[in-house]
Amino acid sequence: MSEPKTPDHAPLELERFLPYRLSILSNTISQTIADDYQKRYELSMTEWRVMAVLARFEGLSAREVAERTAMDKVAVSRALARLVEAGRVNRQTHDGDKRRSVLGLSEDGWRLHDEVAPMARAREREVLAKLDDDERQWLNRILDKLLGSS
Amino acid sequence: MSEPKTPDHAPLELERFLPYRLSILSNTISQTIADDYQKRYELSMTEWRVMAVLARFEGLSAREVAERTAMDKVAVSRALARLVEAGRVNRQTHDGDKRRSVLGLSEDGWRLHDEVAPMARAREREVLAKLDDDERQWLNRILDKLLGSS
DNA sequence: ACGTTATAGTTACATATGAAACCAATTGCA
DNA sequence: TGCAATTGGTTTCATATGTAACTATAACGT
Repeated sequence: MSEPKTPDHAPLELERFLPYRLSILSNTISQTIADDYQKRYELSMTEWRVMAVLARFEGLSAREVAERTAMDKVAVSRALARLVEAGRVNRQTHDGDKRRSVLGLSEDGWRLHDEVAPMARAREREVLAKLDDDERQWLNRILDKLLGSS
Repeated sequence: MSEPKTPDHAPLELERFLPYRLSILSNTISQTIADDYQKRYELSMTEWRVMAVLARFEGLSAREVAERTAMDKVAVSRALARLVEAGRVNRQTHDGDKRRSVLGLSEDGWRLHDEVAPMARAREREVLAKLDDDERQWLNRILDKLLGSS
């Protein structure tokens, strides 16, 4: 019979809100990994990501690195500047196209990669160890779906 | 019989690396939601998160907001400064403790909340629509586990 | 060939973020 | 009490990030 004086505002429950939960989880995990190498090697997360794709694909251009890392080209440009300066990445100019750079890890870059990659993998295993086999499979399947046509 | 000249560097495959996949997914989703309100209402993601918890819990202090949003206190302090300045949040001083603030949404804040919250929920639904019932249940269960004892 | 348009990458600027120093009020305890 | 340690919150500084403007080269259409 009575109108409520205060309307129902239906506030979001952040702790059950998927985007929020994903954000917390993702940040926690990425930060844990980054803590392993940031101060120790003076290597930022963006730099590490660039190194990781160059470890997999030699000779990429900066634009291709940007595509593969899902970073924007400015971020890649800056990360590369530091990596080249630090002698971790070699940069040459593409033969038939002077705009394009041809990138690859240097000896030092490979050494660093071979130290950091196992740490990153170990952290991933720590996370996955919280799940059982079923859950791990579902998680993969779910991520495939959600990442598919974002 | 022959030693390989180049050792096996076992590069990370980013596209199968859980932390990386989570990061991409989380950023994509959060950014899609933020795009709905950032320019339209001149509201940053951090400000929105603060508003969201204040919608659920009236009278929190800044520290409590920081806990609930998983943001650090500097970020909260700055978001609050802007929100108070914009008249979206009321800030009083706690009765028995002059250090502590007592926060809550203003009328304007509630109005804004009631516009943004449904948009955020709609985006969440869009994401979840890519999954079937089973997958949604597993996802919740998995997130509960992973977020449990991070 | 030549002007327009597109592409690779960098630079500049404005804003966001995090760590540490800082101030004020409160608590603990000798 | 009174003084050291703690806590809530802000400010400062150094760094990171995104957008837009810019430079240089290459591709395209006539």
